[in-house]
Amino acid sequence: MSEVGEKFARLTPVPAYQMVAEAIEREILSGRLRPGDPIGTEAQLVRQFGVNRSTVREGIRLLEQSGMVQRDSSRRLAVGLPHYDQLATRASRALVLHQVSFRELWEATMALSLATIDLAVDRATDDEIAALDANIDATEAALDDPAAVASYDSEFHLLLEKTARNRVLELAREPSNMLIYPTTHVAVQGTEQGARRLVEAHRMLVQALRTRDKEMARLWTRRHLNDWRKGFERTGNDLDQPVDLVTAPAAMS
Amino acid sequence: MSEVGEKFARLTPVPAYQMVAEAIEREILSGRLRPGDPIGTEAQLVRQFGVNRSTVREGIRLLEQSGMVQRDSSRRLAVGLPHYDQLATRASRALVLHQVSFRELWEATMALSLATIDLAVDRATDDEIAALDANIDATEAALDDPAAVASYDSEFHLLLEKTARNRVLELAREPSNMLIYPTTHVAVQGTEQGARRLVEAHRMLVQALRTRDKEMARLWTRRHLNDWRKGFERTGNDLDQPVDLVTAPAAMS
DNA sequence: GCGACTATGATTGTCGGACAATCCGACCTA
DNA sequence: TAGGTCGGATTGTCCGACAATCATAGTCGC
Repeated sequence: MSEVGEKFARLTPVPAYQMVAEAIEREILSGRLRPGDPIGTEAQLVRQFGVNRSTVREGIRLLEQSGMVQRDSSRRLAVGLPHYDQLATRASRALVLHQVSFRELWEATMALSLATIDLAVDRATDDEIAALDANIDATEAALDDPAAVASYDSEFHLLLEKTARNRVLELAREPSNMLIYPTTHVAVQGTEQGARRLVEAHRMLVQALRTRDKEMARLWTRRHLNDWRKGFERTGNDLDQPVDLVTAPAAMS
Repeated sequence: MSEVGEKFARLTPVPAYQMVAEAIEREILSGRLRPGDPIGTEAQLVRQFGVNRSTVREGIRLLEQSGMVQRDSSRRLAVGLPHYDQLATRASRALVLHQVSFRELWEATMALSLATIDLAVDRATDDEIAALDANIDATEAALDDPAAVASYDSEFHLLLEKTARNRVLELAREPSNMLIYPTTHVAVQGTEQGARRLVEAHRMLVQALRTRDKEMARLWTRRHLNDWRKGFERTGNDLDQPVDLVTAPAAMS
């Protein structure tokens, strides 16, 4: 809360390295610099901004992690397209630090999965369905290896997202994906025949895509996620425990 | 493609400043350093890591932007809880750079809003409903000022998210929020009586919360977003045009 | 003439040292 | 006790330097 009657806003002097970062970022966001364009050498930036190289370098580091600038084959700097997993990794770590519960994760995943499958039913092409089928076959072939099953499961849902063709939704899902899918291999062990149920659900989902049956798709999405939940609880976990990196180790480095 | 028969993976030497950043990040993620804890002075880090201060500083800059370390009142470094808008700002800028369309944005917002309202109906308390009512009254008092209406609209939906009490969903929504709400003041001008319809929708949504009527809540959420869409199109915009910072200026600086 | 090799210069990553501005805390004064 | 002063610690910025690496042009062999 601010003091009553205070007249002046807080003065916040901006360090030079931040100004460097913001200046470069503005150029990128305005479209004057486009992904792939070279940023220029450090020496050039030193001349343009009139600051020391150390300062320029600190500014560049600010932009580096978000993927807005990348180093190409040599180590020269170029404008980069931030990729989703980069951002999602940060986001999922933030969720862990905020100690969100598995319940929140499960609820959000449920909502987002339903949205994804709705769009996927409308838009699935034969090729995409074939890719999903192939994934299921591979899963079935590795049925007794929980880690492999979890990996294929993750890939299956990734394929579904591509089928939904909505990148905003894709980005929105990514952080929760990174936290929830790694737990699959735990959850699959929990339910008897867990892996088998997983494959069945996947088959039904693809069948729903094929027949463009939205109700069926939603039904099996719900079942699929309820299975996860049951498996999760059956292995001695509590939905209200905070997400951590032990149970969901994918967010680690 | 890799050479046939090659035996060794490519060596990718990791710069020291990255190792510094990763080392600090590991400490935070492992829980040994908790939010609020001081990181230590640069001189201490120099001693611990055995590298130059410039190197330490570059490493710190890598972590600074994601909010994992912050500078407190004096400029000392402390572990920070990454706040959602920090991450969401990056994410929304990435969406712009990826040139996602308003259609994708609209679809995702629809799905996420429905999920939010479902949870909110279940969980709304009297206090939260009162806050929402107050917001609507304020909106109504500023009905002829599109900018103010847009601002109150944004706040209304923020309150709804708090009511839903799901931080994963909240984080998932934030990037799209940052892009779509700023366009409200455009969209509101498009529909005749647009602001009035907006207020009506808000009133109905709160009414649905009060009576815990999920169907009504979903209905008015759909109407509300369809109004946005109509207004958006009526002002000469195309749903399939890419989101840009002109129409959605909130993602700027 | 063309491809492989080499020398040269440019660039990055890292280092050491330096200094002004600022902040913190202890101490002093009224 | 409130306010002021002072010294040390810390950050932000600068300068200069050098090894390792990369890009490029020039050279050599065929």
